[in-house]
Amino acid sequence: MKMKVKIKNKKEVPPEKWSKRIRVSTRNRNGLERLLKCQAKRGLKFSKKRAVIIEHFIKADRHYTVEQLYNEIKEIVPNISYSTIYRTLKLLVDCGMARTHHFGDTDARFELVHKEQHHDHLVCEKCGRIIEFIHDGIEKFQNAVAKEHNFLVKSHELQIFGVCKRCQLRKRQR
Amino acid sequence: MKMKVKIKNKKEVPPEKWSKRIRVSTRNRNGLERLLKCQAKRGLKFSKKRAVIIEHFIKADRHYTVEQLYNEIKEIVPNISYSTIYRTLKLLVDCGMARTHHFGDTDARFELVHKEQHHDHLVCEKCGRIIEFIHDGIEKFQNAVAKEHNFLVKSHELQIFGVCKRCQLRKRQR
DNA sequence: ATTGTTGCAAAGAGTTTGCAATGCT
DNA sequence: AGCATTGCAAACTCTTTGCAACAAT
Repeated sequence: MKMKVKIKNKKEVPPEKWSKRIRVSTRNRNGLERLLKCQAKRGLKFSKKRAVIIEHFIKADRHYTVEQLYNEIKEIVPNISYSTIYRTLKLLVDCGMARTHHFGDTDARFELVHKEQHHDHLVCEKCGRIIEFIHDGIEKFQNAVAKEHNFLVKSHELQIFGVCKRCQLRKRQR
Repeated sequence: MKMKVKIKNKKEVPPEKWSKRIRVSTRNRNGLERLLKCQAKRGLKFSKKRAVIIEHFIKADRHYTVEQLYNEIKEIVPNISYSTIYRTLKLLVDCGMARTHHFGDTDARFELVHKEQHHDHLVCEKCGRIIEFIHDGIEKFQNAVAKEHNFLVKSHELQIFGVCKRCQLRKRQR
């Protein structure tokens, strides 16, 4: 009994009106300014809170859950709401500046898009730490498998769950 | 503001009392009977509805969402509830007879565990079809990456999202 | 002045659980 | 009889949204 039909907010600027240059690269750290400029092209206005969130998100460059980001932003801007965090992250995803991951059945995690290359994740089940890695061989095999099945690849996601080096050592010490 | 502390039901039989043989292989199709026997060792009683669900789940051998399974079982046992589906699937997972996947941010999907070998998935974003595949090369590379990072692997999950052969053809025909 | 943004509270979606009635053993 | 199972409704968690007040242009 689930209806996933979402009644869109009528205020939303239609995608075809969005700037093509909105997909900013943040390899150079002025991604924030660029994004803020891009906002105008979507009919957005400047917002101090949004700027703080985005700046923090870019600087930290971690795999944030909404809760984590909320807690950190709260230290900077006391009365921030979850809604604003959610809305800002959604904006970043829409703009191609952030990407969502669902590791296992946990909350969504948001990561900054700042590398051309696709990368995968080692997820520590003890401490929650996330380690990125890139492996061309795996990528190639994935594409080979897809080809075998005549499958048109849009994206892929690989997670390795387990215990990170640090947590293994910590365990032994006890 | 999330508290993931779960107040356990006191009725639950403690894990150390569970049968060691509960992890049944369903490669041979009598997995159902075996499971039903195993239930007794966990202090469970026979239940017609549960049996129907499990039997159906085993026979169909698909990647079920709870909703899908609910709808199909409803045809067999009219007044079944979501709770029962959820509880039965949880039981199967606890017994090692089923496994959960979260493809993207969609509902959980439950699949029967009936192969020794780990397999990965091609997920069609058009029709929702799921194609399993096994690739030793990828497995080996994954283990190599983990070793490099001194990471102790517990499990891993790889999904390739895209459009399946059938949906590609269908699109062209229109 | 117009239109976007925010916080709040409420609503959704998926899942779990307490409870009284019912079913197994 | 004693305890597990079920359906139902309510609770829970994560996320989205309607709305009135506020801020940017």
